[in-house]
Amino acid sequence: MRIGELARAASVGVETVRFYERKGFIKQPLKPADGGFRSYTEDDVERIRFVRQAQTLGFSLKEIKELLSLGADPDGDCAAVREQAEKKRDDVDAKMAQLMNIRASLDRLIDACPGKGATEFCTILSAFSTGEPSAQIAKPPPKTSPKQTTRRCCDDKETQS
Amino acid sequence: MRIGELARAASVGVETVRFYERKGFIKQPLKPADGGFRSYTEDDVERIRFVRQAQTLGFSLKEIKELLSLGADPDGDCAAVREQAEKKRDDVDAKMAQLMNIRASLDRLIDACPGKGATEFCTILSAFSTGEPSAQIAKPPPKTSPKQTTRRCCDDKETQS
DNA sequence: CTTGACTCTGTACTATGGTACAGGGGGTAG
DNA sequence: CTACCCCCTGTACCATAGTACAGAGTCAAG
Repeated sequence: MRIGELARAASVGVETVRFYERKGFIKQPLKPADGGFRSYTEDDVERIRFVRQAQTLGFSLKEIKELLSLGADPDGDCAAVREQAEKKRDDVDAKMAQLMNIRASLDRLIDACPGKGATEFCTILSAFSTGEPSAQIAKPPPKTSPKQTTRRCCDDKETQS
Repeated sequence: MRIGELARAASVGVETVRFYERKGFIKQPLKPADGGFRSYTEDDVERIRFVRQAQTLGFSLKEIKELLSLGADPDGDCAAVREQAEKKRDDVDAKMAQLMNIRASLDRLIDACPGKGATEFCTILSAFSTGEPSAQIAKPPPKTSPKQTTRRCCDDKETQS
């Protein structure tokens, strides 16, 4: 199948397929020596579906790559996959806790607001200026490597089974 | 006060102050005609604190800019600010609902997983490949303007009171 | 009078997940 | 034969929120 069909089959754009190729999620088929177009397989459709499916569950492309390499590893153990899922569940829990915090602060602010009058006396705006404690700012990940040049996201074309 | 002091007072980096200047959150003081350094005021500290505080509540810089211009508008009404806060609360609720969805799916997956054995038979991985329904992918905002070139984020140096 | 700390200006880069487009080539239908 | 659609390659761009750095200037202390 050609790239356009693949894209339609996986419900993504052609550009997205190429992007996944660059990132190493699917491997780019060779161009036939006699000219013409690259030919993709049903496997590529599956792989793209895998990626999209995992994305809906909150996995980043980087994490998805890890899952894929676990699946491709002949010695890979299901337990490792499960661990990833559990970690992701914990991430989700953490995010929810943070949102709950934010929600509570917003609620307090909304309740205290008279809801009318000049912004000069707006309790919400003044809460922002006085820097009163509300939610804690959450810089998502501590960015484990704070001075490591030449190291990028999911290094393009790395883990290809 | 000079930029370094301002940055310390507001607990941000100097580069961040300059970034906020570029984005129009604070206005860059003129350089004294007799040479030397720009001089910032307590007001600038407040403004930066305002920004950081609003960020902790989930407001984006774009939204914070709106809040600031509401505050700067002599005819601005507190009700408008409150509306923004309510909208944000609803956003937070929506995000939480989505996360709850994801959490539930992850939980189902984790429960069904035997937790051992080859990845070949991993129920989690196969759930990804078969594209079974789990959570819906959420492209955050519908991106209101899908063909509007030369229109950027919060247009630098726009709303300055 | 030199050193060190700070400032200024401009530009480029980070991560994330794509999207867009220019300028070619390939293949088929009228 | 020429349209027209699709493919290929490479590069640049989108939003978001900064961070980093080069190369110059400024200022105060020793």
